[in-house]
Amino acid sequence: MVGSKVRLEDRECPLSTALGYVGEWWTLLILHDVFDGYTRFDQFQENLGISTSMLTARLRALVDDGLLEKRPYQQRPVRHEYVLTDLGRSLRPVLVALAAWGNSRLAPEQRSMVLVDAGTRREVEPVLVDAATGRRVDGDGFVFAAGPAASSAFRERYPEAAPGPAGDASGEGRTRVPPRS
Amino acid sequence: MVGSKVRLEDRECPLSTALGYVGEWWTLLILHDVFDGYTRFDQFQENLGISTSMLTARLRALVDDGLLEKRPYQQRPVRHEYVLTDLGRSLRPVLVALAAWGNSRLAPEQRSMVLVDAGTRREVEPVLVDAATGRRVDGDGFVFAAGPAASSAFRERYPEAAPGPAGDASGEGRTRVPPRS
DNA sequence: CAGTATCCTGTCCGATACTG
DNA sequence: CAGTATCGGACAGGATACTG
Repeated sequence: MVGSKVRLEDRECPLSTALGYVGEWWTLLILHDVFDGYTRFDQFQENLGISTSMLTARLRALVDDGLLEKRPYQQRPVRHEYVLTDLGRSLRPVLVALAAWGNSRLAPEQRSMVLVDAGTRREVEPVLVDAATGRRVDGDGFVFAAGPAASSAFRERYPEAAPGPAGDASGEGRTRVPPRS
Repeated sequence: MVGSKVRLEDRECPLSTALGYVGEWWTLLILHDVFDGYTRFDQFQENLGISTSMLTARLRALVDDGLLEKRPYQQRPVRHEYVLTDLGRSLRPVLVALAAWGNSRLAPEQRSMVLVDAGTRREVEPVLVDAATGRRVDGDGFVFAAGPAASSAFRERYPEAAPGPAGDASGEGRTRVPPRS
């Protein structure tokens, strides 16, 4: 993300917000390792081939952002392990969606990793659906719409969302501005 | 990744593969604009506040990668529009998942954009489920497993995926629980 | 083992200027 | 309007060396 933490603006594009957390190249890869049960510095390093300085920086960012928790698992010398917070865990769908797309780009024989049912060990095909109705949201039956904090420009373009509690009529300024450094 | 396109190795982590396409900061933001119906250079520029050189570079990469198609919509002077390819469209779940997570990080009043049912205009909560069974895949009932191309190191760590028959590639119409939109 | 510190390269990215 | 070309800054990221 261009500069670094620019998050928490008044109004923000959710995509920018998300990218502020996981926009860096290594971040999702590290997170994936953690989801797989790895917890330690050298494990990440070996699995990913990332340099020590970068790994240090990324882990720190992850911890600062509240996605990972760093805690000592032994004293003298003090050693830490990195574990997911609830917030970090909530990123799993993103990881899975991205991995699924990546796999779709690879020939089946090239797939090094697939998502399986832990019980049956059968490969699954993850799809996004509306939690309320179960309908797939990839078609054109679903669109993005202006939310409560949409700028007026945004609002012009998009129809309003549902029966708004409509705290609208607020100011403006652009949403969807990329983070400045 | 690091150096840019390093894609198409023999074995590849699907996440790396995906990030090779959409790992750059601006890429997903541009794609989102396209999903919203924008097609032209200046529209992207205005919406995103991206510099011309970067926009040019990103659009070119997107076109080279086959996510966007560039086609002239007028001659003299020749002007182009950028439209999604099928491949580009297939990224929608990733975008939606990421946006949903971003929104979850924002107070409801800060949300500038939400996903709604195009018909009812009611906001939806997208969740990832197994296409075959409809079960949510965010819990621990689903894990990543070694695929056909897993390295030996990877294979040591992960149990294999479903037993060979996996003829799943063949016809066998999977009953998609969720109806098409 | 788990980092920290330093140096260096590549490139992401914006700003500006120019073109058909 | 839709870019191309060039410049320069900031930082991602690797390599190496060092520490407790």
